[in-house]
Amino acid sequence: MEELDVFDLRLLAAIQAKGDMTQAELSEKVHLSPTQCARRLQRLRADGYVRDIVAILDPERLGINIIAHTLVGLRNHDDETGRAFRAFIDDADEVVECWSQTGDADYLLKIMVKDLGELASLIERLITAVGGFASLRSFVALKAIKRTTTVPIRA
Amino acid sequence: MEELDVFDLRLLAAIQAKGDMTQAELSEKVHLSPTQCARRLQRLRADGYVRDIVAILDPERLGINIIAHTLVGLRNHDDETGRAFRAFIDDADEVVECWSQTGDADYLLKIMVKDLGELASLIERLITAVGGFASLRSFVALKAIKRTTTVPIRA
DNA sequence: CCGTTCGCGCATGTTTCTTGCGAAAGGTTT
DNA sequence: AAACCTTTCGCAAGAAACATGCGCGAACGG
Repeated sequence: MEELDVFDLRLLAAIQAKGDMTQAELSEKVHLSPTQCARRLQRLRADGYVRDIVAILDPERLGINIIAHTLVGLRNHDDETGRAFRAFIDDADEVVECWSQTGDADYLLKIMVKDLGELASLIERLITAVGGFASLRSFVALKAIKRTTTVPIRA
Repeated sequence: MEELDVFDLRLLAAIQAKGDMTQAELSEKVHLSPTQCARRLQRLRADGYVRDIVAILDPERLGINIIAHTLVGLRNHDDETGRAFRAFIDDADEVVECWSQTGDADYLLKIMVKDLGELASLIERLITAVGGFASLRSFVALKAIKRTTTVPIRA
């Protein structure tokens, strides 16, 4: 649990870019013996530097054509509303990230869906879930929904 | 390059959650022989379903205490300004995501830094980079910078 | 100056992965 | 319906990658 030296940082950078390299490959990248790469990586994991190793899937290939970032402001900030909102977020697979934020909005959502129809449907369900009526839209439960469709420039 | 069946979807879901399982472990999860798991995974990769496998590091552990989402609006939309902006983004390690978006802002940046000082420094550099003067702030080169510090609720 | 400790690389036993092969299942043609 | 072709499957053996014990050398402290 000490300080990280150059090799550790190189290792972390390497696996952050490509997490399925063999010890031999890592060895070349960080200029350390394969054995030592494995041992250090093992230690870095044990010390909690590596949260986990995951596969990044291709959204397009899976029919995900829209990635939207949506700002959500709740009208009421009571416990019930908050809980309903969190519950909805946890349940909705389309919401891949949820950030609580300071500023004019309360939350920033990252949403991945197939098409605009799915996106609209999700928003309707969100409004209903936090206690509003979809027909009255944001005026009841949500102070504001600022929806923007985004396109990745840099991952 | 055909349709994905249940096993394929299960495999993708599995490696998306944990990308370093052995064939035997995968085998249990998807109810398919280890060999077949490997073969199908190989095919899914060849067909481009898996973009890559990466390690997710612990931001806190590495001294990253602030994750900010920042909306950036450029004053001028000419080629030069756009190029300068892109170049800056590519160069800045603190900017981990950059989304082009439709709406009132042009870009949404996801920024990871150690502290508020680093964040301020980054913004200053950004303003300078796109042709403005830091002292005049956003009035010269940037139409608007809406900065918000965010806290993760759901990853 | 010597002893301890720590990190290093080598070598070996073990696990895991890859690939060739025959069997079974599903679809198509006659 | 039978014969055929194609695809997918699991097994097994060879190949590759991984984990671990060991001795060596450097750094540090007494």
